[in-house]
Amino acid sequence: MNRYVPKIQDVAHVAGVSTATVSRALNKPDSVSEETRATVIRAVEKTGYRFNQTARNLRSRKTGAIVVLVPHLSNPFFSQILSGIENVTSRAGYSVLIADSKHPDFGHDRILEYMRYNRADGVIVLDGSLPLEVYHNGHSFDSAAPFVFACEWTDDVPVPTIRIDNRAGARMAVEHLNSLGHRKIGHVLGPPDNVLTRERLAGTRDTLNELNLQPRNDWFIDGDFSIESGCKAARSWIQLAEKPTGVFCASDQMALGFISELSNHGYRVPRDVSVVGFDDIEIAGRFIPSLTTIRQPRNDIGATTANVLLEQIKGSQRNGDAICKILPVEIIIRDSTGPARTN
Amino acid sequence: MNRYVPKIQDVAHVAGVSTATVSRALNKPDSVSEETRATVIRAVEKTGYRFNQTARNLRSRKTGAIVVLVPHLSNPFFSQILSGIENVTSRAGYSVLIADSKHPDFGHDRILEYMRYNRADGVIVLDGSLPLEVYHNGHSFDSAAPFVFACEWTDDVPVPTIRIDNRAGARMAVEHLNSLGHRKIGHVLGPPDNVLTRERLAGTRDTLNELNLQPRNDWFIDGDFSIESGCKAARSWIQLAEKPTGVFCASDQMALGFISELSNHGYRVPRDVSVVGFDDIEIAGRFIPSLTTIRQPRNDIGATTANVLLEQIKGSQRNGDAICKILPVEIIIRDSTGPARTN
DNA sequence: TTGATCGATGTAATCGATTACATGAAAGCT
DNA sequence: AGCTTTCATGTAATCGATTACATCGATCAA
Repeated sequence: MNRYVPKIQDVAHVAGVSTATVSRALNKPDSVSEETRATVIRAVEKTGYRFNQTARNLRSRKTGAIVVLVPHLSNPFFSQILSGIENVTSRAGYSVLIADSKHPDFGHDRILEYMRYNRADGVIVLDGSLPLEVYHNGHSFDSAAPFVFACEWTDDVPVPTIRIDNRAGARMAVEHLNSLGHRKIGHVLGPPDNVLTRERLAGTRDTLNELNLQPRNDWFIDGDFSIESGCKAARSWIQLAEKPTGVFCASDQMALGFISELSNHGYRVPRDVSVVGFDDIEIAGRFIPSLTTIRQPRNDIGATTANVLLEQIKGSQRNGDAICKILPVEIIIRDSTGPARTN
Repeated sequence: MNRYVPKIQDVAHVAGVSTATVSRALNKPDSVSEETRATVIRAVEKTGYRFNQTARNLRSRKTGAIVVLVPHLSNPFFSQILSGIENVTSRAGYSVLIADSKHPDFGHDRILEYMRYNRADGVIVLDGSLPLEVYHNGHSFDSAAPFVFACEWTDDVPVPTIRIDNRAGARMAVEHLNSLGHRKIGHVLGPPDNVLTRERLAGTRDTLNELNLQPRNDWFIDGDFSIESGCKAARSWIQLAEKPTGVFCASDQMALGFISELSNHGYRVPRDVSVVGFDDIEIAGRFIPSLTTIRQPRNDIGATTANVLLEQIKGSQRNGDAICKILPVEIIIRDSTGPARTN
């Protein structure tokens, strides 16, 4: 039943050499004679040997894996980032462990487990709202495996961060609405404790100010990035006595929910209100109407993040120079925005 | 810089006991005296010790991880299944490794690597179209770590499979259209080499036959589950001299693409054609029009799969009784389907 | 009282690789 | 020729835990 799994000893025996030679033939081919190498390779094929990662990891003090801490695994937003990460790391021989940082069972001690040298050689954190204790906990930063932030981050945690320019994205959205003649501009926010929410809000506020458009408090509507919260925002919008004619939603999901719910109540986009999203998720271009939005290079974010982490792992020293790579966003203009009605 | 990581020896030293006792105190608390246990725990806290997974894995011949082989990681369809898997496995102390089986770099030898005892204690395969060699390769099935199929599967590979009843789903879709008075029913297929495509097609065909509706060849339109292929299918539909008035798309993504592209050409759903999807992805309920579709319990699929795999790992013997769990689907009727126009 | 049993703990083998160090043969140098 | 260097390979320590087996004192039964 449980077939015998050949080990390096068996290969050594078949090849008539020592285990050290087998190991060398496989890992540093140049260090053995061509003849021996051939013999070993033949022996490997004959026995069907494949090395035991665990043993190798133990000896070389590496795990060959990185972990990605994702908030809400079921959120499709992350799958493309994950894909970008996986591309790069698998090429480098690392495998990817994923964990849902927002999962109820996912205690902070479990996070810590990941952060130490135990389970992975490095960590990518996509969740900016982990409590600070995770990073301290009596131990200094550098005792942990190297880690980096992507998309989200936590202020005061000085590690490399790969993200987009959220303020610039918000600016583009608002300026676009303004350029279409909209003077009454609203904003649907993300979850309250989120850095992205803060940044996109700040970008929106700043731009409104620069354009001399009065930000009205009741035009800032709470949300949490989800479709459902976009629907709720639409109901709030409907209630407003004086309605903004352009609305910038901090995520595409909210924008789609917003439009959908408006449609259920007989409003039309962009006739009655122009809507801009953020992210450019795949369906955005195919929604009816197609969604004007701020595109995030998600695949690129994943790939860049993975590269930075691999760098950190390789030269696992200078963590001090906390790099911050800011990737460009662009506005994709589609059919959900149109000229303000002059009346 | 690289802080010293305490090992079990250090704990033993501080506690004044042997390493064996420390290990026992931590793993089988009942086997040591209460007093010793307390001492050890104190020593652990003092030293900040956490065990080294790799060492533990090596000795106990386990990896504490399972791998999930996903076709096209960036496809959001899988993220919810992944989430269901992660929930269950993390609770059981396993971590989840993901790999993209459709990734160009992902050679079949790499898959094999995962399938053996090297990297994981078990494997979940979400891709039914891996070549048979992956499962044989000169070695018999049982030499590999236990694995299970979920969603997709490969005939002739006798391992536990967790899936939905695709034929029943197709039947529901067709019967629903029929009950609305549609007699000309089309079908947009998934990728040609896919089991799901075959099953859903078979279900569609069978039901059409039972209802005495002639299946017309040009009403079966090729696709590949993607949004884009749905758009393409719409263009094909438009070309048809005699058009089906009801179309069942084998995935929601295709259904949305289909509707979107029709809309671009001035057709309206369900006025000009009723459309049914498959999957019930999150946005389906919020599309305009909202999408009638066959709901897959994706979270449940993930959770069930994980449980079955854990069972297999625990009693890693009888693989012969290849279980096949079929989870129920249901039709969610929304606004993309309506009565056939009588003219 | 004596031998058996049991519970708590220590000693050392073990998991399966990598790698520092040792060895011996061949090649190079004066 | 005699000495050093180099190259290929073998020997054995090592990574850090778990665990089979040994030990020893205490308890128990006859």
